[in-house]
Amino acid sequence: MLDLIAQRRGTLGPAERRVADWVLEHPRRAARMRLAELAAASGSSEPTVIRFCRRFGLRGFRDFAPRMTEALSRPATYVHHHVQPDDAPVDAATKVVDASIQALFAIRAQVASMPVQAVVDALARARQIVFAGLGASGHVAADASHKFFRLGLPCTALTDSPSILQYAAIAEPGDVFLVTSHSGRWAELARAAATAGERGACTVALTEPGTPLADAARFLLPCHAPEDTNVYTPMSSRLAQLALLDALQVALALAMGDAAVDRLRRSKDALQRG
Amino acid sequence: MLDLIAQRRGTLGPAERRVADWVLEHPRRAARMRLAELAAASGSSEPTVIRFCRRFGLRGFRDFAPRMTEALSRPATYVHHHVQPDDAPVDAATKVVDASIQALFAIRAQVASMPVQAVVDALARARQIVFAGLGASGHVAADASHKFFRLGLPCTALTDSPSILQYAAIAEPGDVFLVTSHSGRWAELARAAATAGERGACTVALTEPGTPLADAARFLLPCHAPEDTNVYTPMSSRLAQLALLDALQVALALAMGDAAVDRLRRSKDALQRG
DNA sequence: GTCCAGCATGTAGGAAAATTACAGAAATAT
DNA sequence: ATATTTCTGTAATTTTCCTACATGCTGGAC
Repeated sequence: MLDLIAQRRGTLGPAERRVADWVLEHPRRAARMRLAELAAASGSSEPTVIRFCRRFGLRGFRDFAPRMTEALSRPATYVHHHVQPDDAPVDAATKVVDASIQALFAIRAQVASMPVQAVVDALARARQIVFAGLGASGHVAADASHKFFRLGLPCTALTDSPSILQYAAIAEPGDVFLVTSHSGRWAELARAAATAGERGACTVALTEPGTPLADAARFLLPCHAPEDTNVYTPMSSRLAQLALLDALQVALALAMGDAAVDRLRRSKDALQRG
Repeated sequence: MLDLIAQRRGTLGPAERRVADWVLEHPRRAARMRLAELAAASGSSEPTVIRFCRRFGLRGFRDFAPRMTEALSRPATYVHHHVQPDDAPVDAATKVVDASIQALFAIRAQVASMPVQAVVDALARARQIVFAGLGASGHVAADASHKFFRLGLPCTALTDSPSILQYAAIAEPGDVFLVTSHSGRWAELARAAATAGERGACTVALTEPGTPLADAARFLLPCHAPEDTNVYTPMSSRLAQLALLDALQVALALAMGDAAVDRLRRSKDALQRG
């Protein structure tokens, strides 16, 4: 959380930046403060603080305090080790796994402030669920489709731009359109989400907060994972997305009750025979 | 905090005791609830809940949620929490992520004793790399192929039995055949690995130790992840497999030297333009 | 140089949640 | 049996947060 604030500090306007600076300098105090207090202390106004919170994927200032206390009480033991060119294969491998663990910790800390309940409700009522993603995120989408399908829900995975845009154009109310992206910067994904949303579908973005895609979707599951810049593929963030979708599926299964659990058990038993 | 509540539970009156019991039974949900919600859920009233909080040295209900989240995010609570039917969606989601973190910890501990060096050597010299997997592991294979492909190596992913068996029959020395499976019990996968091995290919299994597939392959990357038996899909183990393949790719990139790193950078830059 | 569009910021009013005041019920002691 | 103390719930009060709208600023077009 604090990392994220520090990182995105530069993209903020002057007033919001004052808030960011104050929070970064007095994180523990900020966690215990009221909205009006923080606004006064940082020399800005209440709506500015709220907008500041929203920019980081929070629903409002109500989620700020819990989120901060969680971030502050998180064990800081797992410091990120960058992979060095002269690392032995085993050491490099260990560091990569460490980075993944780190990413999951980050996700864990954020889960509490995500609109999980709202998304689960939408999924439970969905006429169909459409997962979309390009490149590596396409694999995430395919995996998710394969996973939610076992709950007995109509699922599809779309992994190329034409299909995604075509679907968005024919989306209907009752559909849930879940778009996955590491960077959130592909224009066509944001456009597809916007279109589907206008047509009445429930759009969910699984991506970095503050990006076009994140803004275009109705619900945002923020997925910010600190990547090792020496590694040129978004690995840990993809892992975080998968873990989050796993979590979503389990939450959905619980919400759907016995019928869903029964379907899962049956689909598992079907494999056991093989 | 929770210990304190449990300890002082006996000294409370009936109504406040109902609150204490409810909080002890659903600590994570309690941390996220409103005053009115907690009062209703515990079968008491709002002032009773406030008095309950004051009894533990808190100024009021406003301090309750932060205290709880702090208590719950302590390292001790990371250890094993099974998902329960009456968990709130957010709590279930957190538990699933916890399970994934645990799986990665388990993998991390095992990495040191894996034949990473040997596998990396084989991959670096490979004429082509073939990833194979069925069902959920098929997605892992596809993802791996997509990832190693960026190193400039000839890669394929096979995700159905006929293709896998056909490939095994025409495998050649210089090929690396990497088979992924959660259970390791699909007979055709073990057979394919054996066949490919006989034909001189280097076979690598990414699966549970002690299974037919593990025995049939030349190298074994053990991937045993403790699954929550209440969850009927192998989620954390699949995550562990992905993390391990990520690690392998990075290790391989390092072993291949500047050329590989350059290819990764180029493939990343190609996306940036989009 | 002037005007307009778009964005960032702040003001004020309204909604929601937590807290307090008070009164009734239960339990115990006299 | 009654009085007193303790406990509990209803209703009003206050605090806190959020939203709608107005204002001022920056940057680009004509």
